[in-house]
Amino acid sequence: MGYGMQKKEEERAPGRPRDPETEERILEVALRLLSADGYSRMSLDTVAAEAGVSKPTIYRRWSSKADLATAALRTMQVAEPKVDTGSTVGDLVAALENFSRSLLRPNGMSLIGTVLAEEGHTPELLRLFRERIVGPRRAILRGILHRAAARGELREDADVDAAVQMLVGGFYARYLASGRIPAGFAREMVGIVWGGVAQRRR
Amino acid sequence: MGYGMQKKEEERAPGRPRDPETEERILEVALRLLSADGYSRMSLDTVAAEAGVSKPTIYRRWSSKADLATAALRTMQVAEPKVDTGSTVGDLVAALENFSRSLLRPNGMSLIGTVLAEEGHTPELLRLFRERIVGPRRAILRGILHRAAARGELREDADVDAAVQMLVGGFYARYLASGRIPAGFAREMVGIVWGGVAQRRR
DNA sequence: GTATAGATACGATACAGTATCGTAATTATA
DNA sequence: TATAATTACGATACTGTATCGTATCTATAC
Repeated sequence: MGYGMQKKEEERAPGRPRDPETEERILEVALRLLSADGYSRMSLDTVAAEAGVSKPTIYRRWSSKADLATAALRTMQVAEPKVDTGSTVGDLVAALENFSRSLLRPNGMSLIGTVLAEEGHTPELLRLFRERIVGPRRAILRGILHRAAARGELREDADVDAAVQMLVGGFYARYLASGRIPAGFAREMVGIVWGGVAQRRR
Repeated sequence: MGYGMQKKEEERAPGRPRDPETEERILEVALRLLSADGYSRMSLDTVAAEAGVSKPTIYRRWSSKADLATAALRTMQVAEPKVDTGSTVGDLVAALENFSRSLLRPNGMSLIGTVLAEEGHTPELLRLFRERIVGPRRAILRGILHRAAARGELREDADVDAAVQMLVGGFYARYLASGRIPAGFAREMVGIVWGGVAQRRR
């Protein structure tokens, strides 16, 4: 990829410089279409048209459709803010409600569906999704629970990973079951999980 | 669909009768390819070739690709056996381990991914998946917990739905996070949830 | 004989990726 | 300063392939 020829400031290559906004725009459109239409239905013709560029412009930067989709996913990052409510339960609920809002955005679940469906054909997509989205979200919840553990709030045998996966996974399952996530669902889940992992008062 | 013209035994339609095994074979292949390749990549050419039929044979039975995919999904049912281990925790663990085995089969998660990814284009697929697979699995777990409630084992304020969704969803999240579901994961999850919903001994 | 099943071939369309042209934007050179 | 060289760009056309759905023919079951 031509962009790999990294140039020092004082050694500008001759010729017309690339417009960085073009690349950003292409990636943004690609990510949106990937989320909305899935990998197979995302077409380079449509990406180009919506980004206001020509296909050769895209191919000058990315060698293939998979390359572009991969790059688009790589731009994703978890946008959910850190929480600090003063209590572990409060933090868990707040973090999960942030997460819930992301899931309920248009195409929130369909991108997950897409990366799972493409696992056999374009595994890089799932790998990147894990790295950019799944991992950071898990880390937020794990952080909350580890701080609770450090404060002595958790049972010694509490399985933090299982707790985290259930809190996150509860949303997936709820959505799969009905397409909706009712208000208060996060609080209900946290209530149960907290009852299962918290150190009991003696 | 021509098959809807239900005939009485003594009123055979003229012409060559259809081979019922042909239909079964087509549906079986379609379901397999839908699971393995996703909706877009499942092609009628390949379905026909692997079922050993011609495409018009398929189109005589189903009006479109979506119709066939929908019909294939409709053939699915939950194959997991009922469990009765003598204890609620044991039942939950056993049921979840059955479920885990289904998920870990080849393409276990990719079909979920496919129906989610296709939600915007072929929503019938997700609807049927909910009806045929998600609902029955949920019912198994809910049944176990309702029986426990009837025996007075659950707290009065226990949210059975949240518990069920977390138990099922924990697998999805675990898979999404790493592509594996470790042995004993079901038992860990049940331990936490049970700790959160069980009536405490006094 | 009749109507349907099944097989092969086909038309239409979409799409990933490539080629070409004229113009734009920059640096290098005379 | 003007020109040459180079790369980027949009527009357009093209190639080869894949796929859905249909047309046309022969074969089959009753």
